[in-house]
Amino acid sequence: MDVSKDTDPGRPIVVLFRHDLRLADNRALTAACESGKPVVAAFVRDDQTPGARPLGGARRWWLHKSLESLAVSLKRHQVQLVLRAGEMRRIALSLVEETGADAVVWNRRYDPCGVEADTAMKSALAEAGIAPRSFDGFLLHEPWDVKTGAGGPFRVYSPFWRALVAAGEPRKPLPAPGSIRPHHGRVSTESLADWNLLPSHPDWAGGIAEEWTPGETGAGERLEQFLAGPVDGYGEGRDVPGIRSTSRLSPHLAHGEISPFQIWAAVRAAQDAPENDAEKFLKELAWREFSWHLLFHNPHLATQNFNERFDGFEWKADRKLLRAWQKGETGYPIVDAGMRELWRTGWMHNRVRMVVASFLSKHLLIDWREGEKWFWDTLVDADLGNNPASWQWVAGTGADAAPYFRVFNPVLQGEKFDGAGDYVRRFVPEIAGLPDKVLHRPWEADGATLSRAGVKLGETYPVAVVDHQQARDHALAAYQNIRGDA
DNA sequence: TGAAATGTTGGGGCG
DNA sequence: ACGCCCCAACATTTC
Repeated sequence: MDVSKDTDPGRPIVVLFRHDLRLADNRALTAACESGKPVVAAFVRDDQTPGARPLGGARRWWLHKSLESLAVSLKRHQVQLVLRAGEMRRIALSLVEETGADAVVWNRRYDPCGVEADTAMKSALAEAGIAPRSFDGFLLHEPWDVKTGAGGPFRVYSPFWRALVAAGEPRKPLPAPGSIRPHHGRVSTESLADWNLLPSHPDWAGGIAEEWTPGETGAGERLEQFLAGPVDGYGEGRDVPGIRSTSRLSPHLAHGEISPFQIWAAVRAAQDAPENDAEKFLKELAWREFSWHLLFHNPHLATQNFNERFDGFEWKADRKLLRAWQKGETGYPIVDAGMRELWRTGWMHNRVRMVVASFLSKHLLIDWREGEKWFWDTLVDADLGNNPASWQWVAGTGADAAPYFRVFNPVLQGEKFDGAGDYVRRFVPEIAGLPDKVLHRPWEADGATLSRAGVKLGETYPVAVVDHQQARDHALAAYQNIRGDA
């Protein structure tokens, strides 16, 4: 832990920020403060280096806002946030040279590309005689520490969860440092504006800005709001997209504005009984953990079927249907509501994510990678662990995946979880006038009902792009071929 | 973290 | 009173 060993207390220490845009429970930052050395704080962006995956549009918007927020927090300590883009190793060496630092610290990353870049950075720094040191903070458990009895990584969630429980409670989160000793002397920084993270022509982020407050403070407020209400009844409430019954912490977690340790501890502190709704929420946090461990052990999770049996599967390459799905014009109200919520707010309720993902991969038989790419670009919470793992889970190609025959019926899902129609009416206003009875199946409404609601199928709202029964039969037939009994 | 088809049961209407 | 049928409600199986 002690980074001041073998270093000169007068020389600065560089703290690299990446997916940890916070001051509290930031072990790298705290270690830097405890060293007593002057701190150089730098956000380094390497998502545009070869091999990495560039951030999607929605996350670029969020990153811009979050960096502004982090810069303000650091400024209260008279610390400048230096911005740099490029290769991690090169930037670290350069910062060392520019500032005279003799130590560099960071919190670990777990995506294959990040791991590789950070490993290269570590040896380059060591070679240059600089003390490198990395910390946990993004995951509750290091992926190499959680193993099955046979010593391999888990491929099934339930035993994974049991292993987490058996491993004991995660460490307590750290408070934000009381003070940070600033490095004096200006360090050159790139300009946030020049990074062009915000959309223009057109500015589509208006709806997103209305919904979210990026930054550490916003993250903490979300957590408090969740614990003050929705966590009670979460077990059932989480499935109802029309009410604010989920935590909505995902984008904050993705950017590291809050750590899973902070969330875990706060939920535990608010938990008044074992095995209750709070526990259900912690299990969702464990799904995030599971997905990231999967990615760590399967570097190609985002591009290749986890289950290789699907490698020969003939997905349909239908641009028109894909486009209808993306725009929320499939003619199935719950699907369209979800896709429009995504487009408007940069986020989608989890229950609806499952429905729209099932619709793309099973009703439309379109490759899950198309859906994953679309989510990557439009979700403010898209990350390399959860997004591919969850898509593969729904498509049936993934670890502990939904069985091939599980095809969500968009009508029944809509009626079951949005029976009062709040969600569909909010995001698909052109059919808001339909009565509950036919809201999720407009094609069954009679002429009088349709005209009273001002709906003309095929004109004001699409005719369903596929017939459910037929699509289901096709999906079952196609998936049958790769059924795993050999 | 399904849905649909098929099977079973039991109450009530009715001859 | 009794058997028969219908059918909703629930359970099981199959996709």
